[in-house]
Amino acid sequence: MPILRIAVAKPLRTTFDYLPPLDYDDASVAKLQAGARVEVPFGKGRLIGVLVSRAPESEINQTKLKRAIRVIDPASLLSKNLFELCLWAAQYYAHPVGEVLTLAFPPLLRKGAETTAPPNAVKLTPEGRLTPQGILKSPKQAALIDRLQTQEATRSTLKAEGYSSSIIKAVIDKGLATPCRIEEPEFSPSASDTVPTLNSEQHHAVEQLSKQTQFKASLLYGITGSGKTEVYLQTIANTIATGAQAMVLVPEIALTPQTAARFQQRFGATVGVLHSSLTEPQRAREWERARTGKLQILLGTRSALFTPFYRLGLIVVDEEHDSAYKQQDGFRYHARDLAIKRAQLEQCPIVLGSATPSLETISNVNSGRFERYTLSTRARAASLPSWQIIDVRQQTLRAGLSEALVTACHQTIDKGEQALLFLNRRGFAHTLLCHDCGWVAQCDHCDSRMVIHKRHNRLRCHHCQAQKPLPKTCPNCQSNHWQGVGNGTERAELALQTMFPDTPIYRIDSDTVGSASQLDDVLDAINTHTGCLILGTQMLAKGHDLASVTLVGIVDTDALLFSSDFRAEERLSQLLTQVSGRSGRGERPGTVMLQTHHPDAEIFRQVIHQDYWETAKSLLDARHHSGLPPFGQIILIHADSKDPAEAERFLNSARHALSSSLPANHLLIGPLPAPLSKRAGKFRYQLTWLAPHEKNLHRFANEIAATLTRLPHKHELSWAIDIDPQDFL
DNA sequence: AGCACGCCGACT
DNA sequence: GTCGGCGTGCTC
Repeated sequence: MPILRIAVAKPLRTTFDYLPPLDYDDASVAKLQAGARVEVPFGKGRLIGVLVSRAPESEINQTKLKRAIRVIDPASLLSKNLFELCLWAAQYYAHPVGEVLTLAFPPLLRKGAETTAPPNAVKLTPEGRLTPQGILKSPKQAALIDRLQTQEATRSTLKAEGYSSSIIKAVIDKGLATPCRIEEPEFSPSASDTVPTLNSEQHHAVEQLSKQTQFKASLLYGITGSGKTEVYLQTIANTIATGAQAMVLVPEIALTPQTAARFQQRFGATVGVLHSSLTEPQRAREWERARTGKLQILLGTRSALFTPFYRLGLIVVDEEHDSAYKQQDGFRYHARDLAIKRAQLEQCPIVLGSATPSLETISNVNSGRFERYTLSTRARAASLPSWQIIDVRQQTLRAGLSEALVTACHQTIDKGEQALLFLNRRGFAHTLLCHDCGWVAQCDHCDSRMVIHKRHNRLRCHHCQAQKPLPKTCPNCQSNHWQGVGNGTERAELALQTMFPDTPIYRIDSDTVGSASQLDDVLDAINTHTGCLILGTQMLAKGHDLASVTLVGIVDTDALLFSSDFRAEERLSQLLTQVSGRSGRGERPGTVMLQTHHPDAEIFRQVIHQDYWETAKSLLDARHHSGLPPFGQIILIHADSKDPAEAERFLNSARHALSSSLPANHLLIGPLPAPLSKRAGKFRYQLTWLAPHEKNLHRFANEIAATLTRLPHKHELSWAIDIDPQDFL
């Protein structure tokens, strides 16, 4: 008896066998495709699962087998390649396959919705078209037939014109008209003719990339402002000219309406955009357009990777080094890495773009796996910014700003130019300290201090939702001599307002800018000004175009010098390179001023005096010596629990259970408390498995998952496996 | 993950 | 005598 092997969206690392629905005979079962959605009874409820495979017989006791309720899609809505990608990803990340497969469907379809949108309009049938005027007894029906002679119309239009649903129904029942679908009017194509001319490097890249028809991974290494986007656009133009589609992935923050508009201006209505603020029907619609080939380009963030395409011909991953590509919870996949796998399966080229490529990518270039195309000239500015290190030791600082930096800001504004100050810390001050007894405001739920937010007169924890009013007196000694230690963007803004009373100051952080479109608005406002100050966090480091910035001040990145994370130096050099790239994008050259207590730090010297590639090479050497990625691979096993002893105990028994299968050249470290050992009320521990780079790491990962599944633990403890973790948090 | 079953402590 | 704690096992 043939059975269906179904994956369901539950954290269960197994598939479930079902008998086919009653109306399916062997022949129709044989036609079912893997990837089809099937509704099945599960436990006491019913679920939408995905058909993974068919089998002639089940190993499960016949009496336990249940019958599937219905097959929703006889033919899979996922391409074979996408289905394969999901299975591969589930293996690689040792994640339940049902949870991975549901990602390939928009939320509406996960609940069982049909793909074909319901009819919303009526049109005449051939009979209706030939019905002579006046032959109908009902004048209203006759009028409707007459109305539809010129053009089909949606039901809502017809109702607005005075045709009731009963009239419409009567005409349909007589076979004179039939329901149909009219798509809402699409974004009107305004494809612009002004395609910029390329410089020779850009031209070379476009030419070479456009030649590729098979799988081939390339890095587009272009310094900030060197015109990477234009290379993408023209390569995409060549791809879609052959009738194929292109997928463009961008980091979360980079997908602003501005970015989307740039693609839409060039390519018009054939561009689809997937972002977090779409409604479920909108999401389903873009998905369907990509799947059926109605759109040529899909622009989206991480999760857009799992969209089916009719004929995918090119993948672009912009800002490939960005850690936003790694999902940090649940299914912890890396969209860049999976994009490469997808390109392999689709047999299409993939372009990774960055001014500061990840060490993984650089290593792939060095080994010859990736081709490198370099854009070394800036489109507009004459030169790269010049660097200046400000040694702030023993200097008097005002809200963290040195005299020299403030003076430089004044000079910049006086020239009618813009200054950008980068401070990677939100709020007013990072610590509330009692001057009399030394008491410090700690978060009750996390192993961290609460940050002062003066505007709301509150203390907030940046690691959980906790917040409370600023205390009037010290809970320890009742003194009211408070001190706010450390500088955040809020305090810097206040200080700047008194120092620059007549200058517009824009603060850009997640407290002042809540959404991508708000960010767009602020950036637009900034670009109307000459002579203003821009102050912000990480948000500013991304590729937004700020044409008139000539001074960049890096207020404080010293904390990254001492981070215990193995990627800290890579991050720091990327950050410094990206932030400094905000300067001098117009015609005027820029200056970067870096404040630090450690002016002699080697990493600063490298970033300033070498180009990024050289810096990355020496960082790679260090990774090589320590056997860390990309020369080794990490599997991180997390456990968190309200009871720290339970988390540690669980990982200790995991260690015992795993040590017998640990190969000699692999290393098991821990369990150790996670860097932020208490977070949101849970104590977090981790066990680290370090392996030399090898192709079959997923074997161990799945073995670990199987072992952990079998280990008994309290209900309050949860564990997770993170393959290729981005950091140790 | 949910949910049911099941076996021991403090209550009407 | 029962309500309910959460440990264990199952979901085809």
